[in-house]
Amino acid sequence: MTLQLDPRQNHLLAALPRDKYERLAPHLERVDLTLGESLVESGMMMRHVYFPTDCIVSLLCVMETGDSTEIAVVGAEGIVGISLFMGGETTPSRAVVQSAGTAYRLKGQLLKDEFDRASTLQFLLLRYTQALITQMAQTAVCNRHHSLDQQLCRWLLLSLDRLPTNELVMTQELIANMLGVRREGVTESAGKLQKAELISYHRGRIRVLDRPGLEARVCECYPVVKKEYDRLLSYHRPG
Amino acid sequence: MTLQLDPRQNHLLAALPRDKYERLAPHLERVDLTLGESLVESGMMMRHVYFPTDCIVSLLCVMETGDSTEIAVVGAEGIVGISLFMGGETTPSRAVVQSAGTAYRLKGQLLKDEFDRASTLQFLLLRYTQALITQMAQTAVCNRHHSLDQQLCRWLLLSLDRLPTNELVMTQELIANMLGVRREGVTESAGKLQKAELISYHRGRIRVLDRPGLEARVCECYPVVKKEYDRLLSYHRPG
DNA sequence: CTTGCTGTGTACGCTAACGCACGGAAACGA
DNA sequence: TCGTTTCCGTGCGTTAGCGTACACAGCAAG
Repeated sequence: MTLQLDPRQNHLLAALPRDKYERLAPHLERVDLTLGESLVESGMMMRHVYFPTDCIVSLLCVMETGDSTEIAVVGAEGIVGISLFMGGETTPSRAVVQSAGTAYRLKGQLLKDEFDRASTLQFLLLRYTQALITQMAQTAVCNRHHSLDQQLCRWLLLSLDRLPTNELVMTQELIANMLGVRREGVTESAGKLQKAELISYHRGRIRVLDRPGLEARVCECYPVVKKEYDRLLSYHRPG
Repeated sequence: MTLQLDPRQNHLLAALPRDKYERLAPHLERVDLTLGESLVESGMMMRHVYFPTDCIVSLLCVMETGDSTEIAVVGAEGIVGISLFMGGETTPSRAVVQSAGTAYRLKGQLLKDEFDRASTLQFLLLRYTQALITQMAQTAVCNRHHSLDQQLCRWLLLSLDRLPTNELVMTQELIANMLGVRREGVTESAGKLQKAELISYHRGRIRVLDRPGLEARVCECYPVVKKEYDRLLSYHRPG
């Protein structure tokens, strides 16, 4: 595992031309992220942006009551901390590690400098941000119109797409927090999937047994987001 | 009314330095938009971006079933067509005129050229886009956690903020489409507000009688979005 | 082996919102 | 003036998801 680690497992970094990448590379700092760790707090100034390589980060809106909702999820295809280059510096949302792993971080100012050169990096980051916007919009739609069963499928598939394995370390309680629903609701929906032999569940470990089965149950929100990510982030990897 | 019309009623255009504005001004084309008109269709390439001056445009996600949900609303503070400068060219959502009025449009390529100069315009548009992202995220949260009553208040206030008057031309049917709920649900919630003498409602015309009353009933989603817009879009108007 | 904690299953009443159906009233057009 | 359409109000059975409560099984620490 350790041997394989390379910042360019992150797709954005991988898509940079060699010279631009090498300008940034010395400043990339490896960080090992643990489940539940918070990378960004609501309204707090960030010092770094994070490029995940094999972890997943959830963007959450937390409300006054403490209830929360995941509005998007970021993996190796993306970056955490878009407000740094978008110009707002802060956001009213949190970023929490949903699946432990590694990321590379970069000082905000360095990223911003590179971004402001109207470089390849700017091009990549803006397209990525547009994909992220689509994910958020579709989350809003899904929250409004689709059943918990469908939302759970969507969530599993989105997570799965960002993991190297088909096993996912996550309690029902945490999933409930992400989806902004009751834990018992997740138990019930997950139970259905288990009975259908699409997943197998055991004390905080989910194994996905039948991915096509999940795709058959999921609402349109998942394919809409997936297609948009594919479309917007399918640049060639340069030499 | 006609006399007052000036592209610089749009806040983004107004915030441009004089020389940059005058470079764009000859290419700004006035368009009068009618209720229900569609500016952008899902997946369709756009030729123009639109700067509203006194109209409101809704960004909608439409699903296979025909059900829709508003994910954000744009008025004189913003621009319609962010995917043109974000780089994706298209989006999977629609943009529909929610309140008739005027906008100024600009050929996409001209905007993109100006944007790519890393100009003031780029700065403004990116900050605006971040604000828009917040609005979408909060819409997702609101859809998940808050009652229709609260959501209606939020919607009314967001619309009100983008109108010069306290009167709003909009049937309950249309509001229901925006919020992604049943028409009857809107009837009921609006009825409550009417009984409380916060609004008065009559065949597609809503007058807001007691704005503080609405603000007292609305969920936190409204102030969160409002504050973020104020924070991100409070640049000085140049000489 | 016991104790305690964490994660999961289940049950029950409750409520907001849904789908559907209908009625009436205001505007509109001929 | 009369019919038609648009818009709003209301009622009713249904349902998904909520809040609460509790039972139980794995797992870890003592």
